Amino acid sequence: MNIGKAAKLSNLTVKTVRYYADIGLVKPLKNCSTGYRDFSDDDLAQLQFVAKARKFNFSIQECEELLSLYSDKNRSSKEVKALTLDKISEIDAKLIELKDLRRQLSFLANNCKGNDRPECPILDALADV
Amino acid sequence: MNIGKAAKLSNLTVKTVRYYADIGLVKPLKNCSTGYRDFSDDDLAQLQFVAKARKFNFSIQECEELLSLYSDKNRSSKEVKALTLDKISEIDAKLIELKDLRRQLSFLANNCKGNDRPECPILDALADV
DNA sequence: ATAAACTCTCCAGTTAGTGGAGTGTAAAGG
DNA sequence: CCTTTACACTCCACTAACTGGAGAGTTTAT
Repeated sequence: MNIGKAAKLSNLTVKTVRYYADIGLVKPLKNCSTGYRDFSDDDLAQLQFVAKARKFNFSIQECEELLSLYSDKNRSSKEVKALTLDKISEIDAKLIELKDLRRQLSFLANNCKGNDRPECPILDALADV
Repeated sequence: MNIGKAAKLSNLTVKTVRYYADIGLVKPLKNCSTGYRDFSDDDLAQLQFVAKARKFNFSIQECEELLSLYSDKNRSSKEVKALTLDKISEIDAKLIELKDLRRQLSFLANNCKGNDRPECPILDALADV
């Protein structure tokens, strides 16, 4: 199938699919005469896999690893689980950071009157070394 | 003062300070003969302000806005508060997204035995359109 | 035959820096 | 005074993961 159809069926943009092909994440055949990429059903499955993995916050590189595990019939599920647990840890770290940030910003915002006067504890806090 | 001292006192790297000068976030004087940047105390204060605002997740562009509010003695605190509340909303959205992601990944990881066998519900989920 | 829709490649831009090459300047030690 | 070391400079390339657009060729529908 052409790139447009592959993109539609994987919920990716044509640009993104082309990008994935450029970096070798999928390897569609190319029609020599027209230069059009030709995506097989397997290529499509890979695109769909990657689209889903990206939604789960896996990086492109991690998507490659997952893809190769996916196609490796001798894989052990613990490898996949390890990647997933790492990702969860990453998310946990980010959550902690963001929660702390939110707490601090809320504190500042709560102390700021938010009126037409110039006095502002938020700016004061930013200026305070 | 030279860039090295300014960097140290603002907890930024020399590279970063140079970058901030390049994009006009600070405007140190330049020694014509040597080409060395010369940071005043005010320049340093700006760097410290930006360093702190960046830690609070404000983008460079938002830092510029905050800086201009900071130096505007006719500002109204509600402008600053609005920026801060926007930032908090942004963080909230991100928190929701990450929490949901974490929930889904945990669910998958919990269902994966993580042994030497190839069967893996995580990969199954990624492959499932 | 022509117009619309689709595809291609190539280049540039996005964020907020970071790394390195090659070169010039300043301060300290001998 | 000379040399080493530390610091400074510019310029270019690179990061992640695309996105936008130009200019050109192809396919499909009217």
